[in-house]
Amino acid sequence: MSYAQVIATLPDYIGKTVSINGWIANKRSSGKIIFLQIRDGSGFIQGVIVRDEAGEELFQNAETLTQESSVRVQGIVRKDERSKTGVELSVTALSVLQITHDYPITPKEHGVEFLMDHRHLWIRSSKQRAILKIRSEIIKAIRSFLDDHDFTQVDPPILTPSSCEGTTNLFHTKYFEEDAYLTQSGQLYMEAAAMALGRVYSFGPAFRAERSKTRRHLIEFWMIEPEMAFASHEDNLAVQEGLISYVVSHVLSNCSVELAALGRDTSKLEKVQAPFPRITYDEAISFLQANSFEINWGDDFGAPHETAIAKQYDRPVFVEKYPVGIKAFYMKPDPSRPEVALCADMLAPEGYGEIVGGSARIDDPELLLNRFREHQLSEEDYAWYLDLRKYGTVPHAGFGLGLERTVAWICGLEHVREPIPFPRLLYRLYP
RNA sequence: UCCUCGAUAGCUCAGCGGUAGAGCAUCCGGCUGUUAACCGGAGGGUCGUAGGUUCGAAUCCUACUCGGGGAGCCA
Repeated sequence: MSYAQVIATLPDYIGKTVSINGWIANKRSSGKIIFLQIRDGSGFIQGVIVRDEAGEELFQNAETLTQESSVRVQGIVRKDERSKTGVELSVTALSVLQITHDYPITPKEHGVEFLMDHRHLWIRSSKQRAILKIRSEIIKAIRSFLDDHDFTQVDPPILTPSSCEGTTNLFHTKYFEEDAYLTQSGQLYMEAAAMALGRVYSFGPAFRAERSKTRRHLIEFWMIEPEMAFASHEDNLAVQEGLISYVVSHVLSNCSVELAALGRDTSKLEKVQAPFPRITYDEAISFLQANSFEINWGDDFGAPHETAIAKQYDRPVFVEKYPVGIKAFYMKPDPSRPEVALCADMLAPEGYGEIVGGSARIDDPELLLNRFREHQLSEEDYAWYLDLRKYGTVPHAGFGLGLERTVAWICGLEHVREPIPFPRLLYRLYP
């Protein structure tokens, strides 16, 4: 021994003396024995101090420890069947960095408002740690899947001159003398990038200045937006189901400790394998009408509609070919049926709603120009976008994957405020 | 923006017209295997704010503030 170990690796050190750095998550003691729950970010271990074995000085020292006190601990790793990780630490030396007083988050229940006010401390708790760990693994899986499928990462701008889709409210700011807005989507820029690099993806934040107050909405969230030149609607769906099933299997094989900490039913995740079922918008409308929803062809789906559809399946489902009237201006109409678009939303199971939205993009210059005029978009502001159809236009398609909704679904969380470290919510900018 | 629910000890809540309560946390004491440890004791409150009704309001009424859930928007 001599250098500090990480708690997660301690099962490899049975019988050895190790030293660890960490915080006291909890302490239980009787007159002759003290149990310390020690965490270091990599995991948890129980430190045991028996008065007769450890000596009076160490015992008294350990007795002063409080929740979230910071410590360096030396001890012998022992196998113990009563431990969840199979090992315990018989503490032989203790060095206190700080005794913490009045840590606000106690090992009891707390309300949402209190926890959100203390988000900077809440992320230390085992469930929040597990969520952030899984978020990181999901990001890693997304990158490795896309990188292995010939995609190149391209970063679109965050400060933009105007709206990309024109439907949602944007955060306004000044760019010296000009007006500027925080991006709500990098998609149009990714279309330009796809014409330069073939297959591209962006990974960055998106901002929506909507007064949304639901468990599925964040003001600031992270999105992955792949875009592919020479790709069809079918190609687009194949990449999406390949990506999502890869991500889920990566989490299942790399995050078993975290999924267990969250109490996630992994049998539901194991069913998430491509191909995913596909239904058309028309079929979805018929299904909803047959189940006594009051909805007509041409209406968009609300959250209850999406949930009813998704509940029919044990894996994500694609709903494709929506009426062009309820979708974005750039979506390509189905040549055999121009009233519907070559688009699809992927609805996650268990009522988590839309996690992916994508489409084939209009590649015909005349048609795109017509759409600009119908939607009263500025041809001047978007001259660069129209240029993409002037200089070597090709069929292309892409999609946007909402990171927090995906993490919420895989972790089985109630709310998207938990899969992001410091959520920006309506009326909440602190901490 | 609209609908709906809520605000009482540091935290989670009970009390719903008649002297402000419990559990946890904190402090003191006890306990050799605890797992949200347990047992005994102590301190801790202008009942969100402002008005009103009443002999009397945490409790009933009105407005406001702050927060939860949902709708719309979407990832």
